[in-house]
Amino acid sequence: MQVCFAGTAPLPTSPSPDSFDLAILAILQRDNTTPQRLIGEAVNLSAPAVQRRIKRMEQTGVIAGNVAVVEPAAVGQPITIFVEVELESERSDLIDAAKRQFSAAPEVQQCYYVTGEADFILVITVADMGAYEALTRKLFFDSKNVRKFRTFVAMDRVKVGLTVPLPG
Amino acid sequence: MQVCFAGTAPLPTSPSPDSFDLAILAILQRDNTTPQRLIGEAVNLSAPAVQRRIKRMEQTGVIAGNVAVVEPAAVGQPITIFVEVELESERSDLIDAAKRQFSAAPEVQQCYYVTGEADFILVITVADMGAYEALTRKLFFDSKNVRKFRTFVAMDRVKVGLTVPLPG
DNA sequence: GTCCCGGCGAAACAAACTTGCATTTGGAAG
DNA sequence: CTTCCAAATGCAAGTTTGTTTCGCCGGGAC
Repeated sequence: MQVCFAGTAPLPTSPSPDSFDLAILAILQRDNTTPQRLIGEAVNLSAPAVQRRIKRMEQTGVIAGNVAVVEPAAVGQPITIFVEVELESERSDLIDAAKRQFSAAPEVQQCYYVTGEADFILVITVADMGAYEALTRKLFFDSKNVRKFRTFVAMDRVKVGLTVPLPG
Repeated sequence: MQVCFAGTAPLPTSPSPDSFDLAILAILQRDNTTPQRLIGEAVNLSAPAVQRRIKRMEQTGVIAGNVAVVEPAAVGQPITIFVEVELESERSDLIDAAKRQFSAAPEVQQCYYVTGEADFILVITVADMGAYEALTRKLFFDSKNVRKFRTFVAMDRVKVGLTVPLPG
């Protein structure tokens, strides 16, 4: 049954997803291989309408990408490490340089510039501690601007994902 | 032209992806909407062969899932926060209870049990600091087992993803 | 009241995915 | 050394899925 009649729920002109978009996102960020027909049934919309909304959200950047999640341990990268990095200087050009250097390393899965007792937090994936040691040499010891860093080795990846909580 | 002849690269019996699998994964974890025909051209395999390998990696868990990446700021969750949590007791049953409680919260995007000066590291997504304050009350202050926690607010999501570095 | 605009649903179209089969190869057994 | 078996490939057909086009309806502006 179709609760929403034509025209009663206009698509957002440019940004701000409505409740239909959010319902679609909730499904897609769990499994983006779900057929649009099933999505339509779940949210009470036709398949083309779902398609249009998805395409729009991809173009406007609400959907940043569609990716396969790879299990690191299955491809020889079983170790996940968190690093808090504290810089010597917080000059903006040095901050930007650090951002670029951290981002360029493929082992750096995630990099955030943060407030608080550290300047950066990195999430790193490596094959073994030797690889991590080599990486610290490259990223931290060879950089004159790193004052200190603290390492946390993950023993259990309790919950991993990029899922965003959605209202509704 | 087909460089690799039939049988010259036997599929691994159960685990350990070969170089073909890794090449496919490298593409899929960047964009899993890539047509299998294009993947085949890129890795010198036919489309059905690509399909079989993908299916197998999904069944064996090498590919943990296929998801759409949602931009948090576009859905009203612009704030990303890191929290280091230190527990009072490290009794295993209390550790497990903490894992369950943290995982159950939708705002907790990622949760890792770690070594070092903290016990857990959480990645949290919220709409505003008020929501974070309420969450800290629920997760930390109401829990008798949380000794202390340190908060880092992300000013810049420099690099975000679940991409695993792949040899080759 | 009339016109214009935007979105929706149904159907036709195109593309991709999936499946079965014959072929070839590498390795093990005789 | 020869033979057999298991496994993976490529090709081709069938099926599902995603995409586009069309006509219709409701709402806002004049």
